[in-house]
Amino acid sequence: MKTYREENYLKAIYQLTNDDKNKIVSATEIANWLEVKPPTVLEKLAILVKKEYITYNKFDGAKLSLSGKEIALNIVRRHRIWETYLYKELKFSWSEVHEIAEQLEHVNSDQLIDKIYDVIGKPDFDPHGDPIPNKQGKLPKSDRRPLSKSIKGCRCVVLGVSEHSEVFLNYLTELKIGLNDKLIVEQINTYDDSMKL
Amino acid sequence: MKTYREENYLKAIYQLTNDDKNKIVSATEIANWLEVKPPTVLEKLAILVKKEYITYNKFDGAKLSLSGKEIALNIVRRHRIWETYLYKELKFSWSEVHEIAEQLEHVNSDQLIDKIYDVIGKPDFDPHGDPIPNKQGKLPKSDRRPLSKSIKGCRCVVLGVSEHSEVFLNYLTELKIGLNDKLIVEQINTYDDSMKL
DNA sequence: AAATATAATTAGGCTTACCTAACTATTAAA
DNA sequence: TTTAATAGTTAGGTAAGCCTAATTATATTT
Repeated sequence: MKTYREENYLKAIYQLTNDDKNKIVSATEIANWLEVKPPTVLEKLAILVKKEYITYNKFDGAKLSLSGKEIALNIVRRHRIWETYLYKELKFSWSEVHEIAEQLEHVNSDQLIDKIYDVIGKPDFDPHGDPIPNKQGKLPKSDRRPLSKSIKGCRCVVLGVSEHSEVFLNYLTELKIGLNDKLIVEQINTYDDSMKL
Repeated sequence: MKTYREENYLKAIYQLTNDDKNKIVSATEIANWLEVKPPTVLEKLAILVKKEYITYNKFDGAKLSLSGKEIALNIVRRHRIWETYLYKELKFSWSEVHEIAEQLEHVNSDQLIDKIYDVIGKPDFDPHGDPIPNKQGKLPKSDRRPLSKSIKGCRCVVLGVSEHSEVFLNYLTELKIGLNDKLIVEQINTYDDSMKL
């Protein structure tokens, strides 16, 4: 029985881990992320531990087990497939898709996901540039590096964004920065690390 | 706060009423329909009464108020729009759409419903031939009559089915009876009222 | 190291949505 | 019309998910 909540807790742990094996995901951090209080999280973590979806202790935080990661990646997969579908097929804007996908990802029908994945042409990345895990929970490879690590004169291509808030995405649209756009780092301001692109 | 459950109870009452003003929808009937026990239903009915979505007493059963009916029809609207979308755009079969639509109908995004309603061409009827209520909760007119009321020699067109189970729909497919097909009632067996079409 | 701040945990409470068992009212049958 | 069957209701219980308040651990300052 993977419930809607359980899926969300596992997804939260996955997202907060952020691919860093050593990242400690604390109960408080999860609580802030899901906008609930720490005791609520602790309670749920105990259940997830019992079901062997995670391990948890106060020093190492919460870590996904193999089966837990599988569930989390499946939700991430659904989320990103829906985002892509909404963006490409239903013409939603880059900044609108997240919230709707947040609901659609919990609709339980592999057939439906297969179908829409097919329609969008089985891509490896979603409209934010994030990788779409395959059914087995494997992520496609990519060589994304954060723009903040680039040096002056660097020519690069926008592969994705790591901040998904509407404000930020609208800001990018205003700046006319979109996916797959080419950028040149013209100048880096040493004062606040802002860049001229 | 219309929760997912509340929506389902209101929809159940709507469906069991079946357009018949005098139909008495008892708690037990709702319980069977939703596969829960009568006390569970009673409890919820009390809440729905307090919220003025329904009236209820043991003799008249549950009846939707105007606002209750509005909510119920909105869910029905979503359900039928999704069914049509799944059938026409995603090429699901007539018998598969119901179960998936049952989940999708609770996704809360008017924008999304508007979009897919647009894509399917704003039809008045779903693939089962059932009418799609408009945003204001008005049902489009149609002159459907049950086939069982037809007489010998009657030439008719399949506008819809009143039984939605997969077994029945698959049976129809096997008989090569589909929506908008023309039928002629050739013979009516007086023994069991079965027909040769 | 003591004092303070922050994080983790425990205890106990609330609401929703379900249940069973027991009781009462209504309806149908003998 | 009394009896039996069925429907409606009440009482009381459980589990999930949330909460606040209080307590205990750990970290950070001074």
